[in-house]
Amino acid sequence: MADTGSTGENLLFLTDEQLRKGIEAMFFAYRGFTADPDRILAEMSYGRAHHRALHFINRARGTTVNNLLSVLGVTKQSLNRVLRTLIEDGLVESRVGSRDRRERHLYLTRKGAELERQLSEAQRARMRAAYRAAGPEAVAGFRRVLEAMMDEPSRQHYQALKDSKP
Amino acid sequence: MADTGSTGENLLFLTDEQLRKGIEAMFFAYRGFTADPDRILAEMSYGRAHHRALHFINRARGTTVNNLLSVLGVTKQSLNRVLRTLIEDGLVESRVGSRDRRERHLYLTRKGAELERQLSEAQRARMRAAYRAAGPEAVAGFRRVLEAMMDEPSRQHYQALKDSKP
DNA sequence: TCTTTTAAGTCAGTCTTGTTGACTTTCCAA
DNA sequence: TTGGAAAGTCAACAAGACTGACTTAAAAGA
Repeated sequence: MADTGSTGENLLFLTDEQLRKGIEAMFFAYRGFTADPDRILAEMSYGRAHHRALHFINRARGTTVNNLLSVLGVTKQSLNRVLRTLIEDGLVESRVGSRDRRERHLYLTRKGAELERQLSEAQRARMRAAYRAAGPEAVAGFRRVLEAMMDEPSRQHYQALKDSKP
Repeated sequence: MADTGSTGENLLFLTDEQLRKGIEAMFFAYRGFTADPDRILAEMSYGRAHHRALHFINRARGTTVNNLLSVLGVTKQSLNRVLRTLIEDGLVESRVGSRDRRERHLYLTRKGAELERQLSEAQRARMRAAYRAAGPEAVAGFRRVLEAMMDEPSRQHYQALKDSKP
């Protein structure tokens, strides 16, 4: 049916109309994306920022504060507030570096890992339903477009995490 | 090559690993998605909330405040602050309803339409590049997954806007 | 060794964007 | 004519981002 060759391509998918639909889809979908974890977080008076910190500490165990800062793309002061409450509440452990003792390495405690699992499972559940409804081909396209939409620093972080261990 | 039938399907795309990549892709891509308009807005000391209001007033000219409220999913007080500055600055016009004079119908002024165009063109440019890089099949999948990720009220709003006039 | 740089943390203040709650004004419709 | 809906306003608050200035500790370099 459609000619998807590299030269004789049908470019109708690049009209402003199509782009606008994609933009609105991103806006509305992102709300769904964050809705379930947000509900859980609200119950325990945490916010989205806590979720993000837990997620990336879990993904890159033993990461330094500086690295987390650059992944999250926020300032040190902003992260510090969140990190402090997580440490005080016993969800995150901060260990002095052995090679470089200026650095702090961050780890989830058992309690922190439990909350992270709860939050990410809620988020995965919706994602799983969406993936299942859309099918594997759609999922591949979904990821391809998102990757092309990232700016360079984000893409670097994304790629670095992409194939790291569970 | 791949069997994508409804029963004998390969379900590897539903692993937690795959879902996690999708979640991280959404997180990093959303930053790219908002980055360009955010830069423009910062210069004129507006925020993302102003952009959203301008976008949907443009999309649904003459919409009422109540309708805009439900599309944006924020409280009346929150929207009102944003709307007030946009009206004061002459970007949005609020007309008393002729049929129901309690309602206000919202329109962009020439100046408001100009800013909206500038913001959305910046956003479209990135979207266009991503679409072009990923190709039409990927774009179709991208949209399909996003639509499946929305919660019900958002999907309603999305569908209502989807095929409305330019 | 002395100096500079880096990593982390802190204090103070600001801004945007969201929230509740209470209240008024306007005005349609039963 | 009165009840209730739509809109708007005021006040207070919170999360989460920001800047700027500063401290402490430790590594790295001259």
